[in-house]
Amino acid sequence: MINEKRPTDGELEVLQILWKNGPSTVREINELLNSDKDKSIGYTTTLKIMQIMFEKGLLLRDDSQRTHIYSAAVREGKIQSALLDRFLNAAYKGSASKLAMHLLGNHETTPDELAAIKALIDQLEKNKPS
Amino acid sequence: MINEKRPTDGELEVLQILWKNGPSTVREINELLNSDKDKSIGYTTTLKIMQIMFEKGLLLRDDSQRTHIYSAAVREGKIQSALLDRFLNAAYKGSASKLAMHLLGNHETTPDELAAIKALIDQLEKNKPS
DNA sequence: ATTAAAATACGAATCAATTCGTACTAAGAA
DNA sequence: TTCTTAGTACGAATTGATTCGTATTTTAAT
Repeated sequence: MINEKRPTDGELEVLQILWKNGPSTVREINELLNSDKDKSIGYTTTLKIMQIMFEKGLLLRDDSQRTHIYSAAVREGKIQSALLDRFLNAAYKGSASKLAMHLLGNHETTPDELAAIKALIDQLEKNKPS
Repeated sequence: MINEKRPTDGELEVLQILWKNGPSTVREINELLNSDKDKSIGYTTTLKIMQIMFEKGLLLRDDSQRTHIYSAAVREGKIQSALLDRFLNAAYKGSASKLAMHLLGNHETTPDELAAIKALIDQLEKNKPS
């Protein structure tokens, strides 16, 4: 049974909010989605998306009250890794180092973050000597 | 003039082949697409996709002969960076270091690649002292 | 008890990407 | 020349995601 749980971009936005804020109602999610930028998403649109996500197993739902409470059914890091894996293959044909080069080259990264990455590399080099 | 040139996954597959092999005919692309795995894509499907890509400005076309020759109109690194930027925001909310951690942690990377990345980090640290 | 507000469920419209059938055209083989 | 093959163009079906209108239900306020 292969875990086929790849959220679409729209679904990912819902997940991001749930990961950040914890269990929420449809209305809360909808308001946060609309507070961002100039977007305007109808309430029933958000509702439908979350219902579908529930059916797909991406969300959990507490429907013991009239107002249902949704929460993420998938771990943030797990989804991110799955999406990254896919992206790496689609856009970089699997070349992690090339992706890393673009990533570090094109984006602002704090000294702390750079140090942490370097530490991880040291770790990897230690654990896997050629 | 915002460069709105984001290929879909299917379009990206065509671009990957063109970036690797250089200018090609629709039939060549179609055969390579089908040689991969178990996929089976009709010739006219590939043709249509490439025609649309041409209209979008993703491909160039030499139609001086009966059999048209297509080539990539966009640079590989440029598209990759654009896609990466989008992916970083959608999946990691802009946290490049978190992405880097997953990338290095989850994927095989050769010692050479690790060394290259570390060198780049040293470079960045040098150019931008806190 | 009535009404108004807020929620869910559901079906359908829309939109973009993908897929492919069919018509048409050009080139080369017989 | 005629026929077959390989190509392009084009329109339409399909699919999946998104969007939203409307019906129904529940709750609480008057």
